[in-house]
Amino acid sequence: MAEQRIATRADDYAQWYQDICHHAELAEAAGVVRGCMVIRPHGFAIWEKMQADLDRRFKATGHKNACFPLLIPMSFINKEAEHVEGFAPELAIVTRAGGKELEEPYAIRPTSETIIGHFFAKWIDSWRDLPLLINQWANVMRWELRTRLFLRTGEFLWQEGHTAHANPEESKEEVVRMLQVYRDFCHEIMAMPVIRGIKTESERFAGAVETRCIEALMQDGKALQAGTSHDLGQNFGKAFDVTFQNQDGERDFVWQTSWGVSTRLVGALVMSHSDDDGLVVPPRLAPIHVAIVPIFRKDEERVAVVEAAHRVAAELRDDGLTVEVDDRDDMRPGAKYFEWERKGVPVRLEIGPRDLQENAVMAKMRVAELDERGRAVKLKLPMEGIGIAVGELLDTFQKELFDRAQARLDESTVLIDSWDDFESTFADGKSRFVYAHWDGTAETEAAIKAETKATIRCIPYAEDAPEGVGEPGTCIKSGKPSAQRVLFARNY
RNA sequence: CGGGGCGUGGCUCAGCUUGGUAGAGCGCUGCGUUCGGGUCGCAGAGGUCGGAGGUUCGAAUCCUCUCGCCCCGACCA
Repeated sequence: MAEQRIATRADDYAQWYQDICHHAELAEAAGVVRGCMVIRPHGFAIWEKMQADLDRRFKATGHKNACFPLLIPMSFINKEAEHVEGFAPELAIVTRAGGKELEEPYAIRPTSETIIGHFFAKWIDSWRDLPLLINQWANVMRWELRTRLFLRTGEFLWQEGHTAHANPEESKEEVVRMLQVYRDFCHEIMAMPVIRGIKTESERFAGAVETRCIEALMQDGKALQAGTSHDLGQNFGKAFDVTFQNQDGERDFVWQTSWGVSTRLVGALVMSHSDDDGLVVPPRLAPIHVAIVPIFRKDEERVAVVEAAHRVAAELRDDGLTVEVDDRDDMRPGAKYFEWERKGVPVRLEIGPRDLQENAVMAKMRVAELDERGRAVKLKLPMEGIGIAVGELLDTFQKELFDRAQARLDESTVLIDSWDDFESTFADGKSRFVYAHWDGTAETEAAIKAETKATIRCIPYAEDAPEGVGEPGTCIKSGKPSAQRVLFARNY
């Protein structure tokens, strides 16, 4: 294991991000496959926890999992005009198989609207077949020109929900509902506050009539789109002839939705909570909740201390926690501390001879206050009731991480009314969450992007944005009337 | 895809300008010593320098091509 330093966020944010991925053993560039990554066990464990919770939420909202082919006939992709245009440049295409040229090439799925549309057409006949609520956990491939671990990789893991409905009201409800599911997941599980909103036309998903999204603030002030929920209207229904007979006996095309989150969320997690000491993971996603480090000097101490450590571990495991007893004897405690902190374990317990005497253990939270001498504060917990105490620490920590992220979001959020202020906010690669007026035109949006690199992340939900954002005004760039402020930021 | 940087033991890098077939630190193995915030000592294993081609008596060092990684940009749910 390398023992190099982690770059600081202040010195080199991009390097820091890479260092976290490396030191916490989340992932590494595959190298042998361009733009693709290997998700290592510790990173994958976080993704599995995300999956488990999201899957539960999808099922609770009536969705069923299914799995469609990885390869999609090119003709399918070509059926929806905007969809082709949006995805054609980043397709990887299979032209040979079984030792000969294929009659029709297959695209490796960049997303599955088309092939799922094909099967929806087979499965749906009557209004009684609707709504059809399907989710797929899968890998997809998009040949991106510039990749970054988790944030944008050639291949990534995700879930894609695909639903079909009998009328536009129901599909709209679905779009809103699933965005809410994502929002709740981000808040409750990832401890990451997000802003819900609607994408402008130019940021919309290729083939959708409306795209909703959740946008999260990263520690460098940039925005990360953490999830999307698309109202596809009848676009794919028409392209794939997905029709049904309604209650009046008339044939109509279904109204569809699609929605997804990906392994990008792991990147969002890193950039929401981690610090210059390494990864920080909220307890609800932590692959390891507690690391116990036994402290000893002599052999007889060692026996007693390690035995106590395992006893505590057993009690915590009974409470459903994942616990590591770090009884490696070729490593000093300090080195172990650094290792577990790099990997983002929320709580570390230290048990030494002194603690045994006092029938207590020392606890150190992954993010801790410093005392007057600049050392991390440790808590003394009685051995009696240790399970309850640690459970409370984890609950508190989960909440503190959210509060910390929310405070960071609040601090980084500004309302701006002058173009000069707007430009300087985004000067020199800087970014914040800026609410400003916009005249609603794609031209102005493009002009602002060209001059400042800031894009409209979304037209926010009123309840997620600061007060006054919903009021009319004049466009910061053109001076024309604006219905409300929109969220600007640089983005990943 | 444009501009820039880089690719040398597991990791991070030095060596390259001024060609002479490889070095350091960390990690790893063994023994001992240590162990409440990155122990110390001794002994040892491990690379042919991303790949291909060329120049040369001789290439990690020079040239060409190529693959990959990182940064900026363009592009992109």
